[in-house]
Amino acid sequence: MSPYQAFFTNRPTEEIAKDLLGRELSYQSSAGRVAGLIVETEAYLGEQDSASHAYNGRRTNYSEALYGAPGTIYVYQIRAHYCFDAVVQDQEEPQGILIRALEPTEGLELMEERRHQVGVNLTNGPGKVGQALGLVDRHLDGQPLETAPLSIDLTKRRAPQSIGVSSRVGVNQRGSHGNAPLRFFVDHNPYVSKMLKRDSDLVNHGWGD
DNA sequence: GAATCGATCAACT
DNA sequence: GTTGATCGATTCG
Repeated sequence: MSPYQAFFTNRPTEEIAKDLLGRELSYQSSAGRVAGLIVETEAYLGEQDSASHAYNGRRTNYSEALYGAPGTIYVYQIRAHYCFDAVVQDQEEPQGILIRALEPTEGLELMEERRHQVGVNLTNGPGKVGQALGLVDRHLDGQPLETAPLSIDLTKRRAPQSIGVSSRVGVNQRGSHGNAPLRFFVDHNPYVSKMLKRDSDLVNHGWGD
């Protein structure tokens, strides 16, 4: 296994989810390159997790990528939007980390064009991120982040001043893990979904440097 | 037909 | 600025 893949296994999924905050995610499409710092993630713990697509060992052709090697991309559609997970843990262990929000660093114009929005509304939610990146189908599903046009730069990281934790957004509260604290975000960063204006740090965006 | 890891717009403070 | 109802694509049972 490459060092790149090793990042996505050998430690708890929650820890990987926190380590992804501040990493730059980029997507090279035919229309151009867009990129942003990851500011919000959610951990999905697989077969025991009532909010996971693999709950109770559920395994279908649709979610097969979740069972793939660490660092695989899992693209899924919800209502009219595309979202994606970074698949973590070893092959056959269907855990994933949902990338929920980015702080744009490159390709602002392209994102604005795709979203018909400006500012934080470009990328402060998983479906919005998908649209800003230009995901319009599932063709990246099952590809490795290491070599796909959609990738995460693990060679550097901008450190959050502090990491916020909460329950996950939009999951069924009745499940056993409905309320589990598995959502992680850069505290006070304005691009985090549901971040209130009054809680936003408009100077440093919650970064430590 | 039920369920789903969401976004938008209208209505209100 | 914030809250709450409505729209809606696809897959699975």
